[in-house]
Amino acid sequence: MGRFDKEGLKKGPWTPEEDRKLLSFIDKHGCGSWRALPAKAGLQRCGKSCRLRWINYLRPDIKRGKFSLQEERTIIQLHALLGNRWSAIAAYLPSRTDNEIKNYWNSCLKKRLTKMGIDPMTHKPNGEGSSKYVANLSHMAEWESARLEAEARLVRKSKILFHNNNSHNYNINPSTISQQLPYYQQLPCLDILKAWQMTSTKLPTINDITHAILRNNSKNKKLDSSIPSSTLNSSENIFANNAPTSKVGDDHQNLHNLSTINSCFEDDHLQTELPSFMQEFSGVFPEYTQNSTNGLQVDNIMGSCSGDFEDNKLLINWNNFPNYLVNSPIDCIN
DNA sequence: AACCGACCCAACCGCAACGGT
DNA sequence: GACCGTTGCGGTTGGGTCGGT
Repeated sequence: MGRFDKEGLKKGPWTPEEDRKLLSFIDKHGCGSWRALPAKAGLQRCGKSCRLRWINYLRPDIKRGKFSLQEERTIIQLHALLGNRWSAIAAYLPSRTDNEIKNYWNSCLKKRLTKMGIDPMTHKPNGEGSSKYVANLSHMAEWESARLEAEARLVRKSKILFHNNNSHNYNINPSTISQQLPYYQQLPCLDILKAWQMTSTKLPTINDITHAILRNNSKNKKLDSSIPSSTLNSSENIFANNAPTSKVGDDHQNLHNLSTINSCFEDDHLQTELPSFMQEFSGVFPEYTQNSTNGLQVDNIMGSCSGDFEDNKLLINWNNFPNYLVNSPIDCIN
């Protein structure tokens, strides 16, 4: 049973016994080097095959089974923005693998969009008969794409600035930042990026960066170059307590995400600047909804962002922001 | 029951990216 | 900067399943 390659390594479907061996080994020793793993685990497989089996099938945090309507919408929206970047899309759906999303797209969603008269690759309408809502999508996708690019640039710039200023201090020299950048991109948000680089492979979300920017801006510009563990812990606690709380009650979009930052913000300057900062995050987003007669349809939704100070707490309302933006990681491209 | 085509999805393959030397 | 080993990613394949005839 089973195929073998020229080096005698097994190929093809995994047996329950092989799964058990791999699971038991990773449980005891972790992943480590995939190349060395098969021999140590007593498997006649190549490391690549073991890695794939673990990532796409055996990992305990994988959610299996039917995709929910919310997941479908998220995939379609993200595909419009990111294209076939399955791993990036999978990052927004933490319990689904890129392979699973890719398969679901190719076998189901792509066909559904085609049936609706939408080109699944460009997300543009194919013919005259397409809904007027769909006609707006490409424009919105471009807009969103530009937004994501801009956010990625922010992260890149921050990283560069961090490296330039590394081991000195976190003062930002405005002349090193393009004057073309919008207000929020000119703000320093370096400590959180450094914290992420040092402690986690998880990418920061818009929300995380918002917190970082506001926190840094509220400080007296000069920050210690090395982040003490107490600061890191504090950051982690702030974020842990402030994941946006979705109040979605059913499948219809009525997102109202609230972030509370439990820090002291008595900085008058920050309070003055806050409205324009919030404005930068507001805009129009494509939103897919399920229509019982016509299947999926695309609507424009207006997401707006507002902030209030209350008892030294900053409350950020992500009004009508789609989850995929509020909770989305931002690509850190070198 | 047998055949066939469509569909689904786990797994493979090749290439790109990354990190260490 | 070049090289090399390893890992990650996206496209593709192949085999099992299902439904229609």
